[in-house]
Amino acid sequence: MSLNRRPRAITIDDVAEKAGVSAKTVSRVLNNEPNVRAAKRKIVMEASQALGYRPNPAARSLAGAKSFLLAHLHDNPVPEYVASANEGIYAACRAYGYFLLPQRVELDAADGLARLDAFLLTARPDAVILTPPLCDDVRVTDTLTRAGIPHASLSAAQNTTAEHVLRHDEHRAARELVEYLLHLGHTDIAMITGPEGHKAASTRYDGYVDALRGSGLEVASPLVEHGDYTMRSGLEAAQRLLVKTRKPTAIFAANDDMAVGALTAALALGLRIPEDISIAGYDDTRLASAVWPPLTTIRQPVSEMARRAAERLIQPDDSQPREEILDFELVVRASTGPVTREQI
Amino acid sequence: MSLNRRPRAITIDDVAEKAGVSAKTVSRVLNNEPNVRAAKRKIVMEASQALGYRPNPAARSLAGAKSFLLAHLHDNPVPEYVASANEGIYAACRAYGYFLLPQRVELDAADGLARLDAFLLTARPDAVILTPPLCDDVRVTDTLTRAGIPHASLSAAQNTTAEHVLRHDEHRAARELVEYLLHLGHTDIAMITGPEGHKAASTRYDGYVDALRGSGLEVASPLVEHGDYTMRSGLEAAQRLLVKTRKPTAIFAANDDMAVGALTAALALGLRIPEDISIAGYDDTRLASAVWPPLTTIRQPVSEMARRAAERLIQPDDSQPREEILDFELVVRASTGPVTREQI
DNA sequence: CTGAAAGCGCTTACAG
DNA sequence: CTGAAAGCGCTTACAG
Repeated sequence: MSLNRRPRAITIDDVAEKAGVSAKTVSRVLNNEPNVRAAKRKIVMEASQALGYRPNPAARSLAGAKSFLLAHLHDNPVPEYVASANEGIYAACRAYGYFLLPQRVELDAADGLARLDAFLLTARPDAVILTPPLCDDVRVTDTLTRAGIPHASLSAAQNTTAEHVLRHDEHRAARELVEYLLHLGHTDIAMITGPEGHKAASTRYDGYVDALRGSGLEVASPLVEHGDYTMRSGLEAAQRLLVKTRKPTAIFAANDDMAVGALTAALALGLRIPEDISIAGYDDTRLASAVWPPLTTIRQPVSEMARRAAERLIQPDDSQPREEILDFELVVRASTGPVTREQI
Repeated sequence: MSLNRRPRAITIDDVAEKAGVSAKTVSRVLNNEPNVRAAKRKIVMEASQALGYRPNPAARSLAGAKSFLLAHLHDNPVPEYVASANEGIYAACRAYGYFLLPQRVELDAADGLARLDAFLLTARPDAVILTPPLCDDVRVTDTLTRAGIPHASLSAAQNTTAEHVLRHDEHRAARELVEYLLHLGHTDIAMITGPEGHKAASTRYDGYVDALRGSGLEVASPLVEHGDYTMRSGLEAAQRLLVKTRKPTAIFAANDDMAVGALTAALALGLRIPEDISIAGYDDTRLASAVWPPLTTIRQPVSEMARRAAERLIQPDDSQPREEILDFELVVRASTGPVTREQI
């Protein structure tokens, strides 16, 4: 506990003195409060800039009972998803002078909930953004509600206590992807589902079912295998699918990682993709375009959803509806169609 | 700017009253300061626990001139690398009551340096951890040195001002990897190098050169192509290599992403891996084991290096040498050898 | 529209 | 070994 001290920084009193006003007036100007004459506002701004003044966050927080901290609680196994969300939250935080505290919450650990409590009590974030799978967990949302901490969710958890829900239409996205496969002429389309308890995973399955039914097809249970979002589970599920008497001609995996696992399983069996079997994923992670052939998948605007969630939490606007649904994109690549040079 | 207020929390005075001592004594106990009678220490600890007391970080920071914030400045295009480093830093921060503030610094942006300054002035971290490529950039280290902020580096930047350097031996790792390829019988081993100005990238190249020379081989310039760590650059570099009259039988890429690009290029040309060409990468990211065939690569202990760096910054120990070198691991997979079921 | 005073919850510097 | 006072740099609540 012996980190260096830094020299004394410019304070609000320095600015007040230079501007010839009280500290309170400086505070008003910097916090965009009303009731300051335009002329004074200008003088204060100039004095502040000339001095290179930066308010001390600790002092602001202590006096004002706000921490200016926005926490992002996450436990997604795909680092890229977490990074995308962080990027969006950063953008909003920077604009409003907040800081982002990303925090992994491992609920599977014995002391997972205790650690969450400890984090909330020590860091004292003003608000929290929850990404899947944490937004699906009642223990997390209950904890936040009890602590009186406003929170936003980036997925459509049922009956969530989140004041804000920023999501895309996963049901329609999954349906459109499977409809695309049907359109290509596939009739035996298998699905590798995501982990139980994940709302997003089950919604993607519902989209698959509805797409088949829309084409007058029924869901064949031998064509549905369960995974847990990991590559290995996708690989093993595909191995089970590919030895069945009724082999699928296409596989839709509930995320890209499992789709890559399926791809690997197919290649290892000497199958050609997409000639022998088509494979599609969900999320458009880096993996999706890294593998050969690259994956057809769904792109969701994670960063943008996160940015809007952060903005809503920082600056609540009661006129906005609680839920906002953003556009997704069906990204067609070589794993479900003819391979051309351009698709590399 | 209207986030909810939370009810008043337990303060140091509450604990002092319950324990029948002064606030100063409570402070001493909680900060592990000397000169407190064991009996009093015990009473204070019990009162603190009974009340569920958590010191207010804003008050601690304001009074003590420490922010209890550790910043991780990063700009690595591989989210997984950043996540691994964060994980290690988290572990140390939790143990010492610090908070981690990961911050992306994009120096290519016009206002990149200005944003870095703004971040340091507003967040006021007590110390900073730098990961590649930021630790190689003198503008960053100069900024930190001028601001008097202690910092640690996770790579062997030359003449760095970092008080702590936690790294692995990249030169030896690259050399061992190439020696392994030589051992398999390869003589025409190509390399796809990393971006200029990255110390780590040039060190990996040096290891490649020394391995060849150690076997009495010279570096053939047609076998060296430049990349920038992206998959696309690896793909394009491999395309150039694979149309040459003297084709390599093995390719060593300076990171996994470029190796995956090379893999894709080879597969698109109809080559078999490893029968027609062997490919190896560096870093052992998720990509390395996700692709087919999985990549031979080098694993470096990113999370462990980050954890130690954080511990050193939080609790400096002058008896430690400035530089600490951790072990790496050569991970052999199917991309450089016979494909067996187990290697999936 | 503006300001003087009090206070947020700690640690520092000092006294004993 | 222990404590009373002052102060960190802001915002709140109040007065005018």
